[in-house]
Formats: sequence, C-alpha cells, structure tokens
Amino acid sequence: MSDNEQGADSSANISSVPAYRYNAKMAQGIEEKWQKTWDEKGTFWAANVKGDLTDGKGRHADGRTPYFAMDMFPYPSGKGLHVGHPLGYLATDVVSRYHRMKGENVLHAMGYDAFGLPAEQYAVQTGQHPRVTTEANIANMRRQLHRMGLSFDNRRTFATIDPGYMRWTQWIFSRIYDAWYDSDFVRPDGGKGSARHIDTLIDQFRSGKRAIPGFEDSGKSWDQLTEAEQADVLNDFRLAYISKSPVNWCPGLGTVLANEEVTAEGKSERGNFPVFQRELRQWSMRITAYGHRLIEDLDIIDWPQKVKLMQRNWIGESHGASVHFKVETPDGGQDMEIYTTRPDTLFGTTFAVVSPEHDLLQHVPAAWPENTPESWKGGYATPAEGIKAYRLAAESKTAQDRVDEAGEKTGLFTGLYATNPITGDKLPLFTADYVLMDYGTGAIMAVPGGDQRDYDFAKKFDLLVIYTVKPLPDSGDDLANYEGKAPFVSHDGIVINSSTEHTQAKGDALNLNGLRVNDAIDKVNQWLEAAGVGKGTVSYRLRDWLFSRQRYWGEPFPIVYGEDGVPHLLPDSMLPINLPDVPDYSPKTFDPMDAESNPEAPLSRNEDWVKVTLDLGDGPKTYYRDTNTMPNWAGSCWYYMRYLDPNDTEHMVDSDEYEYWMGPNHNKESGKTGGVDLYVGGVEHAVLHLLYSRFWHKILFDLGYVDTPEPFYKLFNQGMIQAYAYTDDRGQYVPAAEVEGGPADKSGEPTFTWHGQPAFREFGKMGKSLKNIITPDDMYARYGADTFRLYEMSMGPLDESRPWNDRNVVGGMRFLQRLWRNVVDENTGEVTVSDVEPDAKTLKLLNNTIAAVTEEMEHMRPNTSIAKLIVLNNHLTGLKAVPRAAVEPLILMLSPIAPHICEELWSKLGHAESLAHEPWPKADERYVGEESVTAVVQIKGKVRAKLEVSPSIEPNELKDMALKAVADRLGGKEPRKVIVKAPKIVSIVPAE
RNA sequence: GCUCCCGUGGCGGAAUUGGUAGACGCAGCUGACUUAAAAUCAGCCGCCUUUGGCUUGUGGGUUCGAGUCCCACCGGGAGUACCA
Repeated sequence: MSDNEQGADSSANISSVPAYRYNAKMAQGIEEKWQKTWDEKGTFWAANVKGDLTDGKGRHADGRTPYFAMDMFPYPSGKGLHVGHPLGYLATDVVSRYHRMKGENVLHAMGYDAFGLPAEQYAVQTGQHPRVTTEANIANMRRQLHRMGLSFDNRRTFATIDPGYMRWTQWIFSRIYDAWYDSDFVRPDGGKGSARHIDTLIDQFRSGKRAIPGFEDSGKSWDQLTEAEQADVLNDFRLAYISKSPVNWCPGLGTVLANEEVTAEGKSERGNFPVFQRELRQWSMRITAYGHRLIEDLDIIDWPQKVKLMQRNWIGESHGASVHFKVETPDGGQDMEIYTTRPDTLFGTTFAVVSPEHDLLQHVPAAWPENTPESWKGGYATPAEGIKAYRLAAESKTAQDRVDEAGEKTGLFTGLYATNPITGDKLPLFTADYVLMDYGTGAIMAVPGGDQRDYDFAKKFDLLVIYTVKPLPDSGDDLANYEGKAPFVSHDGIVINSSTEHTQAKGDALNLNGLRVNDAIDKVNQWLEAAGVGKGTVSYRLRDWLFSRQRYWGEPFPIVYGEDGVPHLLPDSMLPINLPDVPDYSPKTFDPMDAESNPEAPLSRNEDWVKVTLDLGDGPKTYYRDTNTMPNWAGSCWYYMRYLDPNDTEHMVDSDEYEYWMGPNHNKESGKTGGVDLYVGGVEHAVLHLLYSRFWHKILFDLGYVDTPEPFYKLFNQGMIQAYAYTDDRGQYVPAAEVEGGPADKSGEPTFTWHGQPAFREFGKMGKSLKNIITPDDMYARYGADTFRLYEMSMGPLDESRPWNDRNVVGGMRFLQRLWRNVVDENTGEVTVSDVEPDAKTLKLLNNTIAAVTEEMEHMRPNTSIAKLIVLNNHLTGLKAVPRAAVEPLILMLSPIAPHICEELWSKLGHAESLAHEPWPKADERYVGEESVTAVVQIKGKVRAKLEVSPSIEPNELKDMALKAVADRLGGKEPRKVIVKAPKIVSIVPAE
C-alpha cells in the first residue's frame, strides 16, 4: 500500500497546509483502510476450543486465557446513534484491545435486541413490516459502529429475531415450563432448593410422597385424575405458568406489563399510560422462588454497590413472623393470619387491620355491635354496606392517589373482633387501604406505639396506644419524648410492658421485658411456634414476572391448547415457532382510561395459523396456538451465551465452549464464580434485564445446562453523556449548533445568542426535540473516528455523567497530529524517527509512563492514561530526534484508544503485522522511579521549604537537612515533635 | 419522608493507604515564525491587599498534617415509597 493514497490532500496543494498533515480527511482514509484490513484478515476473530469457529484466520485458543468483554446489546431504533450512545461500546473496545495485547484470547462481539416495542412502534409509524424496518435499522447501526473501529468478532453477530436464535429462546422457555421449584432439594453445590424437571414432581405425586393439592381428601391417585385436573395441579408448580392473579393491564398500550415495567406512579414505563389491576389469564414466571438466591448470590459477583442495593430493595426480603388471630364471626369464627416484622411488639397490639380486598370481610355481622363509636361507622347503617362502599372507593383510587394521600389515614370498623393469641385481648378489627392485599397476608396487627402508620390511624380513630419498647438507657433518649406525640419505631431499644403475667393467655408464660428487640423477636417466635399460633417467616416484595404480551413483534410461545383448553408444550423438533403474516400487526389499543377493555393479541388475527392439526403423540388432533408473544426481555435474557457458539444447531451453547469462556475456572479475575468477565451497560437495567437474566441463568444452572450460578461476574455502569440545549425567549428550542457564545454578563454568567437573538442555555439529555444532537457521523466527518474515540475516553471517569462539549474535541485532534509529526514529516511523508538510544531522561519518562498507563488500563481509567501519554508525546516533541525505542511503546499504548492512526504509524515504522496482538509494553524496572524527589518541609502543616533529595535518603539525614533549611523559623529552639516520612515529608511541630 | 451517590479554577477534570491541591485538555494571555492570518513552536495561566496571606459547597471536629476520616447543615442527582 502506498503512503500517497491516503496521505495526499488535494486541497493542501492549493493552500499552504502541508501535504501529509494528519487531518479529518487523512484520518478518514486511514481508518477505512484499516477497518477493511481487519475485516479481511479476521484480526479480531476469537478462537473457540472446538466447532466451526476454529478456522484458519482466528488464532487458535491453545491454552490462552480467555477474556469475555460484553456490552448490553442495543435496540436497533430508527433514530440511529448519537454520540452519547457508544460510550460504553468504546470502553469495552479499549478494554478488549488491551487484553488482546496482554496475550489473552478476547471474545468481543455485538448482537441486536430486535424484538419489542421500540422496533414495533417504529414499524407502525412508517407503515412497514417490523422485520423490514428492524433489519434496515440494524444495518444502519452496524455501519455506524463499524466506522468507529470497534474490534468485534463479526462472525458471532446475531439478532434476537433470527429464527436460529429464536428457536433457542423458545427452547429455554420449554425447559422453564417443564420445571418446578423443589425447595427441599439439596443442590450439588450444597445449597437448598432447586429447579427440577416436572417429571420429578409427578413421581412424588404418584408415589404419594407428596399430597396432590386440592385432591388430598379425594382418595384419588395421580393417574386417576383427568388430564385437565393434572394440568391444573402442575400449573401451580411450573416455573412458567398461567397466572390466575391480578395483572397489570395497560389499555393505552393494549398489553399487559410486568411489575418492573410499571412506574411508582402506576403508569407504564413506556408511554406513561395508566395501568389497571385486572384478573386476566396470562403467562407468568415464578421468579419469587428465587428471591433469596438472587439476593444471596449478589455477594459473589463484582457489581456496583448501587445496582446490588437496587436489586436487594426490589426483591425486598424481610424477616418476620406470621401469627394466627382468631376472629369471632357470626358464622362461628374465622382464622386470620397476619404478617409482622416485629413480633416482639405483640403486647403493644391494640387493634388489627385487613386490606379492603380481604376474604374476612365476607363474614361481617349484620349490624354494628353495641357501643360502636360513630366515627368508626363512617356514617353507614351496617358493616356490610360500609365495607362495600369503602372497597369501591379504594379500588377507584389510582396508585398516584395513594401516593398523594400517604399519611392521611382512612378506614372503617368491620364490626368484628380478633383475639390476640398472647394476651387474649379482644381487638377491634378495621379495614383500611394502607394495608395492601398483595404484601404479606393482607392483614396486620396494629401497634400504634411502634409504627408510624398504625399511630396515625390510632390517633384518627381514638384507639389505645401502648409502648412496648423504650430507648436504650445510654442513648440520651427517653420514652417521655414520644408519649402522646409519636411512636417509637427503632430496633435499638429495650422491651417493656411485655409479659403474660397479667394476661389471660393460654400456653406457657412469656416475659420479654428487659430484652433487646432482636433477642425478643427470637424468643417470641419460639413461643409462637411452641403454642402453634405462628412462626418465623420470610416475606418478599418481589412479585412473579408477568411474561406474556399482546404484541405482534415478539417470540411466539411453543404452546398449543386442545379443544378442552388444556395446554400442551410443543416438542423441540417443532421449534422454532415462527411469526405468521397477519393482516395487521399493530397492537389493538384502547382509551387509556378504559379499564374494562380486554387485550386482543394481533396473532389471533390469523386463524389459519392459530388453528392447527398436530400429532403430539396420540394421533392428529386440532389445537389452538397461544396468541401471546414473549416480552422483549426474553431474547436478552440469555444472548451472552450465544456469542460463545453462535451457529450451534444442536445446543443452546456447547458445554466445552461454555466451560472455556465462562466456566468456573476460566479466568482468575472472575474467581470461581465464572460468568462474563466484563459487562458494560446503563444503570437503567438494574432491576429489569439484569434481574431477569440472573433468574433464567439460575434455572439453567439448576437444570444442569450451565455450571456457573451467575451470568455476569463484573458489571460496570457507564455514565451518560449529557448536552446543552438552547431556547429562544419564547421557550422554543433552537439548533444548538447555531448558537454563539457571548461575553459574561454582570453576574459572571455566560450569555448566548442565536442569529442575533438572545438564547438561554439548559442542561440535560441529547435529543432530536432538543435540537442538540451530535452523531458519530458528524464526528467522523469533522475529525475522524480516532479523535472521536479519544475525546469520549478523555472526558472523565467512565462511570460518571458529564456534558458533551464540542469545543474540547480539538484537543484530542491536536494530540494525534503531534504524534503523527513525531513519526512522519508533514511535507514529504517520510518517516523521521531515529534509531539512536533514548537519553536518560526520556528512558525514565518512558518507563514511568508504561508503568502508570498499565496500572490505569487495569482499572479502566482511559482518561488518566491519555493524560500520561500526552505528557510522553509532548516530551518527544521537544527532542531533536524522536527515538524509535520511545515512540513505538507510545504507539502501542495509545492503540486501544486510537487504533487506526496507531496501526498506520506502526506499519510506517516497518512492521508487517497488525499491532492488535503485539505484546503490551513492559516497563524496565531499572528506569522506573525518579532520580530525585522533592521533599517538603512543613511547620504546623504549612510548606516552609522544599529540598531535592534522593528517593532512598535515610530518614535521619532528611531530618537534619530539613531542620537546617528552616532553622531561622525555629528561632534556635528545639522542636516539640518532628515527623519524617522519607523521602517526601518532614513535618515539624515547633516549641511553644 | 427514607436510602444511596456527588459538590475541586472561566470550563471538562487530576490528586495510592490522610502527605507539595489544580496533572492533562479546552478557553484566555505573551512571544517566535509570517506581509498578514491560520497552523505550528516556546512560555504564562486558582484568588487577594504578593518578603505574605487565602483556597477543594458551608460550619465544626480528629490529626504533626484533611479534597480524602467523623458530625451537622446547604446544594445537585439517583433509587424507592402506606412493604406491616
């Protein structure tokens, strides 16, 4: 290849710009040339241990350490990328290139999450089939990413919509459907509880080892049940099951949604439409079975604390007790089970509350008991009448209403009384909407002396308040500070007023007085269990994962229903189940407030597809396909494994490849946990994708398909790139590119103008409507991909958000130009480096830079790496001749960040092979460190003198020098104290 | 309300276990080169009342020494919300 091809700039001949200056145009030529070379030579092809990826071009895996660096794969939206999107991709690319140079076998690839709402909505907008628009969007995104020089193994790319991929998504669903959670089973790793094949459950039913729920007293054996009865029993155990409880119905989107997709305000995360609770038959996944393990295993992975905390909070494990209260009802009494985290406060319970949906409310008396205070009746003539009205009012409240009114308690007496099992006290039973049906048991014991909500309620209805915990004696706090004003809610306290001595309780005596709260909880739990009225339990906030959507653009379920409505799993040989053509693939949406509307799946519009004749082992019969589709999270739950073995038609992933790339011993950095070595993506997936993915992985682990319990060992959240946007004086956004900066005003604030009018700056996201979008394509045209990469990597720490500032990009460009000039004569294009030995100072700087940059790269700090490389380059610029022995390591160290220009310079320096697999420079220990250091002499912490000393100076020698240097300040007096930290600091405390 | 994170020059940001605050870049200023400009190169560049003093959101504390540790407050961001 000739230097002239990309070096000569035709415009340079007219102006005075040197012919071989590194500028945008030259960068473009260099970059496209190297991208082509990498593609042709398969430079970034990672070698597999077996299978058809072990072909000639990739280097063979042979014992090299594997390193798997992965990005959260993107939705190919129609808008294309802006400069904020690829920050994480650039980070993983820099890391991948660095590890490749460390001699590791690096797996780095990119796929596309192409099902789901964004792709479908874009298709609906443009009136084209989703497959057409999705594939066009993928092509455009692939082009933008390719132009960035990302070092992907392009043989391993795929999209979730590919039939060869979707087949395995459906296959995994089938495995989950055919599994149940055996909480008594001891796993090979020693833990208790495991997913197992549904046949093991059937065996337990058959053998009588486990009673068949619902048929305990029927005397029927498993084989005497009808097919429909069996299916119904199994449904309650399967990990993928048809839910019978209320689900989130979003009429505005025309689909049901998972809890994770509903905001705190009760709106859909996408579109912000109201969401209603409706009883609809929908697919659900039993993620609650894994609640504890999903929390527990956070300890063995290297994730940001923030994300771990968000997952812990979302799962919301709380330890408490369930306690049975007897309730006197007209029909002879009912049992009420309550859940509490503070069983130690049972003696402070003065009333009880059930949620308005609670079953107990069907057993209320016909009339109010005598002496019922008027305020408890809510103005209603009978309990039943009041409860009906109260329930209706509670149901009509949106989640937002509940949030707004939090603190303002409402409620109604039920006419019933519950008996406290410890004290024997008769407690009035209320219903109130501050008790939620879907948490705990939907019923609580109210302790106004120890809980703010119960206290508020007690004040409103004039109920008794008893304190059963007082502040610790040495806390400086006193119960008198609370009485009549507030509950004492802290766990740090001493139990009081809690003994059966003066009560009518049955069973053994119990005295909690004087105990610390946690000890009292243990003691009371033992008592409850012994008395048979309760026990310690664990409760979760996490709900099962609603898994079906009424959408066209998703994976169909591998399920058909017989004429009798019994579901049947289709055999693996029938996979994939492809999407049919339908007359109209757009979702059926409704008035966003129409809670009574019913979902209508687009797939149901193709009757020929829905109704099929199949032979499922007992002769041809008519079946009806499930017309729901899976949520887009399905495809992204397991894609990381497919990169390992993308073309396998026999397995989801080959077990030897899994072992090599992700197994428990694949890489020292991931310890024994295994998993993806580095996973980079936005924090917005903390409780969505990352929770679902862990859940699926654990099922596959339990069932033996993978041998590591966690999918992602190290997680890193990149920050967001923010941007300035500008408005005119009417508040309309104006194009940011056309705004000019003005002088600072009187208060020091900068001013801005747009075509002469005043403009106002605001700060936030990059977006089309804000008219401040800058695309990678803009950057390629103005500076080239290397400068773009350099700028994004130098902006600051990768995990922090920061503003894009167009003006600063030029700094990176200048650095690359200076590096170029250090190697190439701008006018002639000749290589100018010298083969002379570097001088002592250059050697020092070079080796210190290598040591420092290596350290920075290990910790994913490209910003400080770049700063140090600039220092080295600036030093070389000042030399008469640039030594090859100094500039070559510099080029190698810069190459992960600005790979194209470095490849070009490397080849100009006479190297025939790409530098992608060149060994990372190693610092020569003889030249690391400094000749002399500046020691600082401080008096009372203030710098009073500086001394140039040897790094190995003896502390006593340094002390003498320091005392001499500041002798005049000490006035001849002996200092009170001298602290010597050789060779950097001498700190002197003078005499008074 | 609760929990977590973050506050450093005009701007983006540096600063091992507490040890010279402001690396590197942008912007700005001076000079060289140039008819001139750009580019490039060499310098300067926290603030003030400049032999010195002050300075990492504010006020305290611990320490010989605090951007870093502790307490309180102010400001910004994120998560979460009647979860018993």
